[in-house]
Amino acid sequence: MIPLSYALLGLLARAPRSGYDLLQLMEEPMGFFWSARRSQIYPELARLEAAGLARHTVVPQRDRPAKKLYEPTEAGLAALREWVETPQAPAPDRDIFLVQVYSLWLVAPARALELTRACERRHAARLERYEAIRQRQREEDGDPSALRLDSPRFASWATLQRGLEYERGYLAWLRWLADAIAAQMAP
Amino acid sequence: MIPLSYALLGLLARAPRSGYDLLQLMEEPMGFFWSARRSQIYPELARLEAAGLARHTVVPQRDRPAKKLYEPTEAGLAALREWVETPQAPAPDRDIFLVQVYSLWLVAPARALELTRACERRHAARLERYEAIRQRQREEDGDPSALRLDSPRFASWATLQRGLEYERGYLAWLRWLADAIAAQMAP
DNA sequence: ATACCCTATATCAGTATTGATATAGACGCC
DNA sequence: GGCGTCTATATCAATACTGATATAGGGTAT
Repeated sequence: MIPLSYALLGLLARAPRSGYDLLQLMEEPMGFFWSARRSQIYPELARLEAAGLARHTVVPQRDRPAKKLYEPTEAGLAALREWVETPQAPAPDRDIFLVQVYSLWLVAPARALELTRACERRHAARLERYEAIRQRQREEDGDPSALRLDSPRFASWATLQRGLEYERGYLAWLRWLADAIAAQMAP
Repeated sequence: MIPLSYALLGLLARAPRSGYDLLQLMEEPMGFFWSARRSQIYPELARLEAAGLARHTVVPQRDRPAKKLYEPTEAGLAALREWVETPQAPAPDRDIFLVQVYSLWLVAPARALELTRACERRHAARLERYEAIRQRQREEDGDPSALRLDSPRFASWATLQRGLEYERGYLAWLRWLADAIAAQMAP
């Protein structure tokens, strides 16, 4: 089992889902810290089923094609629980913008500034998205600090919180970088 | 060319290196935002060379085996410069601890707290490492804000700065999470 | 009707990446 | 001489992952 297996089981543990559902959830909110494509998700569901960790039932629908609703088996829930409480080796950090920044000394300051601003826009957009989710979550759950530890809502809130702080920190750094570049261009 | 190609070129653009050197640099500092194993680095160097972006010379050494010193060609430097000033699609975010947190509601609070503390120790260790590097960098370069934009030292400083803030932010969130868990255990 | 979009599942070829293993020179230790 | 360790390069099989493509049911618009 790979991390993706447990990401999917983690979604299924909250509610039964189809592959197509999971695909959407891989965009948001799971995609904020783990992601996969169609071509990985469908085979992975088959793998989970073959391993006895998930099962599915075909659900016909009136206005759309039938879907396969997946849910974790008892064994699947147990495997998830066990994996979650075992410290995992972190996935390697990969930040392509930092690879660029590492060689930023090679390009003209004006270009470097543009690049930084472009990155800033991307992260600002992401932060807005997170804040919209937080808004929605607040409306649904009320005071988040009242959430019970054994509720999925608490877990969702905790990961969202990290997403928010990540983007805020990234933005602050990007602004610092932009300032540092701009400061050397003007005088 | 893949991101790794430009990560390696970015290192070679600063100083000629052997595959073995690059391997160490992939631990620190490049590994903080991009990484690769031996088995990917050596073939990748061959690929860069085949593409005319790098070349090597064999350098015999007195007290150790001979090494192949690589350096970027003119074409390699140009390719790097061009890639750096082109906005890149971000690599998917992957944080295995957040995958765990997403299903943290399934495990006993005491276990959840342990897990969080373990993660905290890892990130605290990382932060210390970064701060040691900053210390060293300060001793070598003096006031970092005086660094010229077109100097590799500036680029190194900028990426290190991001690493420091990332770890500080992560630690703050971990402490917040630990407190939230602990608060529900005591009363 | 037929063209287009959304839901839904699936497969394939190719590439990126990992983990294990092999080889070898040079050093120091016992 | 034999052993372990560090430097140094290389390859292999297996797996993870991407991007493209296929199929098909049902809706709506033209």
